[in-house]
Amino acid sequence: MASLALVPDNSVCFRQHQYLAREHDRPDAIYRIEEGWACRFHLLSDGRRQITALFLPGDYCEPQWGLGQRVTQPIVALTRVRAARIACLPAAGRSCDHYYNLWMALVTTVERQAGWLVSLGRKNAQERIAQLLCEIYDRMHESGLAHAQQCAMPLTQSVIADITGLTPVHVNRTLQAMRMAGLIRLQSKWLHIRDMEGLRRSATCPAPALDTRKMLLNMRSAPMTLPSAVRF
Amino acid sequence: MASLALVPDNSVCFRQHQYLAREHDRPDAIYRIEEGWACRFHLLSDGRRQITALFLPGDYCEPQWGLGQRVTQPIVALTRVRAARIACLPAAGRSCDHYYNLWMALVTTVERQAGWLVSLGRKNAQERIAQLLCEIYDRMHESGLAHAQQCAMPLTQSVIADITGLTPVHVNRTLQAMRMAGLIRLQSKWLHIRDMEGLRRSATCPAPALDTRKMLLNMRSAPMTLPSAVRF
DNA sequence: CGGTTCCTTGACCAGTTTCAATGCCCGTGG
DNA sequence: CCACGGGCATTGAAACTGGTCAAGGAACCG
Repeated sequence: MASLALVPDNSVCFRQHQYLAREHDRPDAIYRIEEGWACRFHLLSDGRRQITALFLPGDYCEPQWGLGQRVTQPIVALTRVRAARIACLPAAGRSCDHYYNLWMALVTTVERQAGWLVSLGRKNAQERIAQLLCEIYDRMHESGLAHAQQCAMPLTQSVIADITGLTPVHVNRTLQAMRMAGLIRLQSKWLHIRDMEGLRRSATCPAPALDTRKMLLNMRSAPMTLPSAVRF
Repeated sequence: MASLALVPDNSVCFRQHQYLAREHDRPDAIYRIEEGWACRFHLLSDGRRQITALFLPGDYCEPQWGLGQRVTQPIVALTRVRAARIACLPAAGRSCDHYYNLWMALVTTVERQAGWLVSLGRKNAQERIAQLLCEIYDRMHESGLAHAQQCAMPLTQSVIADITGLTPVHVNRTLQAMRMAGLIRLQSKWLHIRDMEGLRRSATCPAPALDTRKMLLNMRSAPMTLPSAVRF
């Protein structure tokens, strides 16, 4: 993803809980995360929080700033973070690769978000968490930060809850169930996927309905419209 | 949004339920919707469907194709659709404005999706639907297609359900409650917002907790981390 | 060590889903 | 012109997933 590396202008560090950007800021640089994890989030007035993006080592945060956008959702460090600053020049002075990289990063963001939308809208607790763990593992793997089905996983159960739209308590119970099922081992900020097959399977579909009748009748609007859609 | 109009190469029509693009396609053009509504969606193997984007008149569908991306989620017409085709040229032959427009459209997509993530992850049925109706009204208004708190609303309750991650049945009940509360009038594909203030209020926050104690104690991870985050 | 923060567990509650059935609206065809 | 059929809206009852509240214990850090 970060194959054609942008030129880092210099590098900065953030403590856990420190903001990389606040709402309405107009950043003069984007970051490439070198180490540590960060997230973008939204806070409702009564304290409910939803995390809308996760930034792992190698990720650009945030490509849209590159062409002068304002920050619409704050970014905060989930761990200690080291990041390369990549200045946003007015227009000239940047290679085509530079803009192409920004474009691709933005496209990746859109697709990742679309996946999260499916998760939040249509998946149950176990599917959401399985999906998240798979995504994290895959992204860490891409960056060479995962080996032998294992990688760092510094997210707290509260943070997992704010990503998956669940409650910390329910995340806890669901993780226990997944451990019991032999899918994962997750302790002291370290993730070990014991059954990759099973985890990926539970990430996209729930426990296959024991009752086949139920599954067949479960076809709501979408499947029913498909036939007519094929006609023309 | 579509201020600097791209040059349409020609124009096409789609029937309701017809696909504008299918997964894995590599489109040679993007569309600007001229008339009608469409959506991007994902289908789980058991028939659950989640809509991940809504395309209204004036919208680009989909900017990411502009630089040669493959289609990752299918696009289908929710009504009859007329759209302008805008060819994706290999690289040259396009103005700066062209690419700038694509960029801005993509940024808009990211922000809209982030809003939906908050909705799906942290809002209840009434808030989600209120939010959706507000967004639709605002977007229609921007395009000059809404007047006097009213606009077209061709979505069926099933489609609303697939956007908001709810059940058609529950969408129905929630809409009734909103009608009873005097917030909206919604019938025969036409939306009339009777209480814009109230609708916007219920879009971001639920009925303000009668019990203040509960609200104050309800501050989970995010609010609690704020203080420490401010330190450095 | 001492104080947080985080994880864990139990009991109870509630919003939402599921299942099922009825009626409405509208385009089509006899 | 009216009967038929299909999609859509509506309603009720029962079931369930996940949320809320509360409290104890483990882990971490200065």
